[in-house]
Amino acid sequence: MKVLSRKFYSRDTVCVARELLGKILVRKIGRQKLSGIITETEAYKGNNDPASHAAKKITERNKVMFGQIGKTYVYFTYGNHFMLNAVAKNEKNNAGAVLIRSIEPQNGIKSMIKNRKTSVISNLTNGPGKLTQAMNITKEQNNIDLTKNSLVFITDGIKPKKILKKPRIGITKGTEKLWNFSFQT
DNA sequence: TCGCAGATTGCCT
DNA sequence: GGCAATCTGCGAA
Repeated sequence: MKVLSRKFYSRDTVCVARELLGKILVRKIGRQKLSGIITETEAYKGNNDPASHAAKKITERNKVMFGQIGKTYVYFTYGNHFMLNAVAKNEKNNAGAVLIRSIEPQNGIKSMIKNRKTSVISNLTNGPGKLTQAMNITKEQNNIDLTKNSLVFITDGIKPKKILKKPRIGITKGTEKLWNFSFQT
């Protein structure tokens, strides 16, 4: 399986969000590998996107979104949840990232069940806070390179058939943009 | 089945 | 001091 190159992420954020559907998210923990097919994503830009963390100025938390393309952006919210993003943008944007909202578990399901403390497969990784918990992704995995075979990376996967466009979830601004992408496996 | 509120931390104003 | 790119459980119907 081929690891996606930096070139893949060096395009328009919305375009990358759509193309990440069907790709495989891999998390290495020691000798173990956890993986899943990406089934839902959301695009967050910098300029002109009020819903994005990077809408205003650069800060200690969001600086990764302004940084190198193809890195992870992991942040903490609501007091108990981590969110996993991939930094993606073209030369026109100063910042941008794709939120991974949902995956379908492939390898290491036993470990995911252990991490999530539930045995319902369909409830393991069907939400941004859930999948980080299932894959044991925390702040420690912030700003690491997704284009190398390291702790977290994304490889080529399957081709989604029908892609659904929806408004983004959980935000109060910028809801008119249909930048949520998903598909059924 | 649906809707709502509590959890709980860190960031920004 | 207020609120956030969420999840879960509980109570009502």
